[in-house]
Amino acid sequence: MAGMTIGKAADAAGLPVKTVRYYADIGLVQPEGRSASGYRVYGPDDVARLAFVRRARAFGFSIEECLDLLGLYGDKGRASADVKRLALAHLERIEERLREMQGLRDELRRLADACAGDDRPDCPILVAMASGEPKGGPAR
Amino acid sequence: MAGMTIGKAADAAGLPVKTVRYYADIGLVQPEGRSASGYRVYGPDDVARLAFVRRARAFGFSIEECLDLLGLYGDKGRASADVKRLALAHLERIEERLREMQGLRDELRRLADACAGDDRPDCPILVAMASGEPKGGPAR
DNA sequence: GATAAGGCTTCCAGCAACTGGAAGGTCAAG
DNA sequence: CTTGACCTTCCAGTTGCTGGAAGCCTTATC
Repeated sequence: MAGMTIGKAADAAGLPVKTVRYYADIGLVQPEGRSASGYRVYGPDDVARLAFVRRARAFGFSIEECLDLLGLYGDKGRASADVKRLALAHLERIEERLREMQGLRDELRRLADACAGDDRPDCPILVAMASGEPKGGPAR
Repeated sequence: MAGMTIGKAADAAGLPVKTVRYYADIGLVQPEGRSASGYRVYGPDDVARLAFVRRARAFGFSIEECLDLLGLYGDKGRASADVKRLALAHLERIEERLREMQGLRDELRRLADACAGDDRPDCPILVAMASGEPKGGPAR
C-alpha cells in the first residue's frame, strides 16, 4: 500500500486537495514523487506529515513554525526542550492576543449595555467611536 | 481653516498616510475634493470620519462594518437599535473566537506542562500533533 | 532664478494561508 | 469510445494594509 494520488492523501490527512497542493508548492510537505503522467505520489509518511501539519495548524502554529515542528517531528534525536520552546512562544502570543480581545470584549459589552437599542439616535457606541480609544489594544 | 492635504489629515486622524489613501481608494472615506494639482483635500469632517474609522477598527470592526457604522454616524435620524445590532453581532464573533482560543490555550498549556523540556526526544506536544485533535476548534 | 528637500501622485508587488476557477491532460468504468 | 472523475498548471481574489519606484508639486534656501 505505497503511493496514492493527491485526492486520497488529502482525504487520509483530513485536508482539502488545494491545501495539500499548496503545501507541496511552498515546500512544507513534498510528495514522495511523481507518477509517469505527472501526478503527485504520496506515501504513508507523507500523509502522516500532512495530518501532523493539519493538527499543528489547528493549534494555531504558523506555517513557518510548522516547518520547524516537522523538522523536530522527523528528528528522532531531537530534544524536547526545542519543542517546548516553540510551544511556549506560541502560547505567549495566544495569551497576549487573548488579553487584547478580552479588553475589547469587555468594553464593547459595556457600550452595548449602555445603548438603549431603540429608535432614538443617541448611542454611546457611536460616541465612543467618535471620541474614545478602546483600552484593549489593537484588534486582530 | 478648511482643506488640508493628506499628510495633515492623516496626522490629525492618527492614521498612516498610506491607510488614508487606501480608505479613499476603496471609497470608505473620500476627501472633500482635489486641489488644482491633483492633491486630495480633506476637511474637518473628513478627519473626524477617519478618526471614527480608526477607533472602530481598533474595536475590531471590519471595513464593511465600518462602512455601515459610518452611515449611521452620519445619519442624524438613525435608530440606536441599528448600531446596537452591529455591535452585538461583532461581540458574538469576538466571544466565539475567545472561546476557541481559550480552549487552544488550555490544551497547549497542558501539553507544554507535560513536556519535560530537556534533551530527551520524548515529547507529549509532538505526540498530540501526531495523533490528537485540539478541542478548541480552528485557530485564527 | 536655480536647486534641494519634502510631500504629493499613481501603479505594482507582497504579506498569510489559502481558495476558486479556467483550460487541459489522464484514467477507470461501462 | 465516451463519460465522468480525477489530476495538472497557472492566474486571480480574499483582508487590510504596507513598501517601493517613478515622477509631479511646493516650499525654503541661496
